Amino acid sequence: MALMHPMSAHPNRPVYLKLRDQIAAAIIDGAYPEGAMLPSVRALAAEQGANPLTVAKAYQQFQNDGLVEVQRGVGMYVVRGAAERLRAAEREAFLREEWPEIRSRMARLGLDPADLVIVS
Amino acid sequence: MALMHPMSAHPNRPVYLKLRDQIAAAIIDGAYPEGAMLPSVRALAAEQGANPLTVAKAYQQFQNDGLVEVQRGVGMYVVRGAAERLRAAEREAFLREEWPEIRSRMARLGLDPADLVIVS
DNA sequence: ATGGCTGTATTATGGCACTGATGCACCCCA
DNA sequence: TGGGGTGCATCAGTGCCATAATACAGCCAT
Repeated sequence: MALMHPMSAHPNRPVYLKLRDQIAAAIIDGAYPEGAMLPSVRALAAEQGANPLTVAKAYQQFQNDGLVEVQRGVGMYVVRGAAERLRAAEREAFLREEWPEIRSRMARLGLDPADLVIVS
Repeated sequence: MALMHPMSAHPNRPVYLKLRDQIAAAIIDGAYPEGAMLPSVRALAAEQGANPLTVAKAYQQFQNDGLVEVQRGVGMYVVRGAAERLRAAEREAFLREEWPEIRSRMARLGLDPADLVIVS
């Protein structure tokens, strides 16, 4: 018998959100260092096999939040302090909106976060 | 500055998935005991302010997985052993598909699961 | 100044998931 | 044998997502 229906995972996550997550992770991890230029919309689109506008949509929110500075005709640059600000914001959002559910769900499933720290 | 863009949470989670989660939780917790009849599609729809078909879609997978027995014209009943089987399946799926991502994301955000057990 | 790179705006289109309204098939009980 | 309760199938509507084809605006090195 199958029973393969993850309780909360959303199977078809939009591409532009996946890209945004990936970019955010790269900024936090320093793969895109502060002051560095992000891959161009067209370049990242080609690399990821996506549409340039989809990539642009992923970049959009970073500009809105002032984490990325746009120099029209040149490129987009990671602002100073972007990594730390981004990490702080993501952490706060995670603790407020996601962790409570995860915590209660694990409790229901008989799992203890402390026991799983070592695993993988 | 706003910066409110949860990294992986899906904002608009479909109603039928929310309902399924809720029903699964109720079965695991014993709110719908084994052998008991589930609320009818129309009843639950009215109670939750949803469409009967949406509720039916939420019930669907439980039938496919053999956790619920349908007596046409009568109602749907929770199968014996459904709670434990459901919990085991959910736990396995969680550990395999969700926990790794959550774990690595928390690491990136500088969070330690062990420290958050007490919180909330 | 010209070619080539940046990001951006516009418009259109196809696909797909979600939701909704209606009607039908089935079963039980009075 | 009705009436009211089940689940379920069909059709249609809606909105988001992703793609595409262009065109435009700005910058820079040659």
